[in-house]
Amino acid sequence: MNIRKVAKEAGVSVATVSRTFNFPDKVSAATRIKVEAAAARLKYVPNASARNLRTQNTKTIGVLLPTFANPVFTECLQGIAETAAERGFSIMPFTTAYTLEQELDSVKKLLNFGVEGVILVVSNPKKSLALDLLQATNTPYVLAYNWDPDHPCVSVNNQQAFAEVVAYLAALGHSRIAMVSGQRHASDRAQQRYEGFVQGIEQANLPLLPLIEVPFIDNAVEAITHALQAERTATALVCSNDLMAMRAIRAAHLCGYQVPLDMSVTGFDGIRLGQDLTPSLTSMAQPNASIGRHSLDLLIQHLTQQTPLHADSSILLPHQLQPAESSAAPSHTTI
Amino acid sequence: MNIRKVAKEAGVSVATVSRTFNFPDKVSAATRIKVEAAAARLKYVPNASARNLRTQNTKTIGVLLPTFANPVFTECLQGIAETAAERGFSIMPFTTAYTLEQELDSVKKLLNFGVEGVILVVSNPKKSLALDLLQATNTPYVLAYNWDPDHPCVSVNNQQAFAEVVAYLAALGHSRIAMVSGQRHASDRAQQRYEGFVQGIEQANLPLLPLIEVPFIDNAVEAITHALQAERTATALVCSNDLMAMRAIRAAHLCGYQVPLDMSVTGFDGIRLGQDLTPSLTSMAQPNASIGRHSLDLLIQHLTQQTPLHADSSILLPHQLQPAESSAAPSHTTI
DNA sequence: TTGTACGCGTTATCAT
DNA sequence: ATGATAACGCGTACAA
Repeated sequence: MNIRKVAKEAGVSVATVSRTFNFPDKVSAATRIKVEAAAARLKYVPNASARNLRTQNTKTIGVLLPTFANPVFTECLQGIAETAAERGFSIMPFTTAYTLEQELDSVKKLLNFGVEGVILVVSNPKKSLALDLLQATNTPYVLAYNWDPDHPCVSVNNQQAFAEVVAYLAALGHSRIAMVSGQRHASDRAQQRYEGFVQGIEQANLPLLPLIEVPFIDNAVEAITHALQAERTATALVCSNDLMAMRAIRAAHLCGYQVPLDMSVTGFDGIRLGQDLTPSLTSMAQPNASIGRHSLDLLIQHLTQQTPLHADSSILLPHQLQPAESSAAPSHTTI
Repeated sequence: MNIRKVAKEAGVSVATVSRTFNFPDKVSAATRIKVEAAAARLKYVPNASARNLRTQNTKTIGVLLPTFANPVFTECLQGIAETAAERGFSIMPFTTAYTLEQELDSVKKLLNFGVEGVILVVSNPKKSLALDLLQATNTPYVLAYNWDPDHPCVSVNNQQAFAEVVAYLAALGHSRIAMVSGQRHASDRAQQRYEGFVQGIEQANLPLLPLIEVPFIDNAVEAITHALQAERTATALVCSNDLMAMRAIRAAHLCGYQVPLDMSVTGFDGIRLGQDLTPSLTSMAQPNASIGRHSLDLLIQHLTQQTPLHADSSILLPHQLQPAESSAAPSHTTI
């Protein structure tokens, strides 16, 4: 089924059919009805490949996410998907499992496909082959969650946000606060959050407890449990993200602590699910869907209005602490 | 940048360039090197639209999911994405927010794009305009999670699985078991699970408590709390999915029940996150990633080997009960 | 082993 | 308002 058959069926030229679909007001009402009827009869669907070839644009945006297993990224993806739908764009997502190799592979596929732009979350903007390729081929892109002076980014101020988490706990009366994090060098965000932790501790004039670093998320519970047995004086665990916080709560329970009575636990990301936990999760919320929306907006604005897309296009979105049941003032017995 | 320029740069014909990319072994080593060098110099990327137009296939599969907000579907999506990557396919996902309108819209976009097949989760296969369109246009598709005698499906036996959840609780000693569900008529799965509930109750010879139906997931906690205040004798809540179970646990706590001491709670879906909850979630696990993999396998097999794709291609995957901390024998005091 | 030439389905230009 | 026709970039007979 193609435009020619529809033209024949409707008794008009292909040009008219094309116009009926793309500029309905450039065709008389009578013929429009004729054409639409014919198209419906023949179940005609315009061929996007042909259109793309002709117009040289695909109305498609590539999306590169570390994983679908962390709600942070799917909430962001939802924001992207909704905005894309509103704007008439399609998205083509890939996951990278945090590996540089898959980052590069996926970008190659996206380029080959002819996406008009890419939204990506990389582990480290400083050494991303994917970003190099994007720049070499002059493909518009926006980094989400990352923050780097050399690239257009949409993110929150991770360092400041994390410092605020510490300040919040300090204000509650906690003095022995330990941070739980994935591999600190695995991503720029992990590093930024750790720096925020140190900053928060210093500003509150508290002792800097050793970082509880969890190499593999799968044995996070065990790892944290072990760490807690070594460090028996902490009254609060600030975690680098919400998924980690859930595991920290679990580890705390396994060590015989009640949350938040004996141990306060905080997360970072503000995933929707955190509010349905019992105890509900205190978290530093990022506007995940918004990060997705703004990333796509930036890209589309650049595509449609030729606005520049440089490092100074970057958007810093507000973070917001969501106090909830998993944190409270320390009980006196543990001091 | 196109194939002609590369041909000129390499001093060969376009056909040779095309061959070097598609059938490297059909070209002499010397010319291959020449061509590859030229392509690299010019940063040539083959144009997928042109290729698709010419070959009439896009190596792309459409995916239609209700939402990204439920890990069930993103776990499935992950399975699809991984399999697709292995098989050299790309995916183009849309979410439908459980509305028939968006189902249809998205399918139209996918067809227009020229996907070779579609994997979808619909609310009700019996009255899905999206399915009608797919059939009318002769587009291969597989339903995931749905189960219907008229379509190729990949799912579990929802009814039997749910009956087994009831049997498990009955064996633990529970006699007053209430079901918590979203709108029963919103999806075939909700209906099937409710039937499983009734079946399980009958087989265990227990009283059938009124269904706790939660119209809107957003006030699920309140709704369940109210219901629990009306029904004070239940000792177990079997929920239609894991997200609902998390909220049921919360509601139980708000009513002063300890889980599982005073109230056992079970979910359905087996989302990965359930294991990190405290208490960890007893759930009837579906092999979500597997459902994705098998759906895509079915589709690709049909595409590449012309195997038929009918209702009797359907695959029923095994479900598995995952007992965990949220369920236990009822305490005697509440009997 | 390599090259020539046609057509995939569409949009855009130019006539009418 | 409508029609004829030339591209868009590629793959693939077929010819050499």
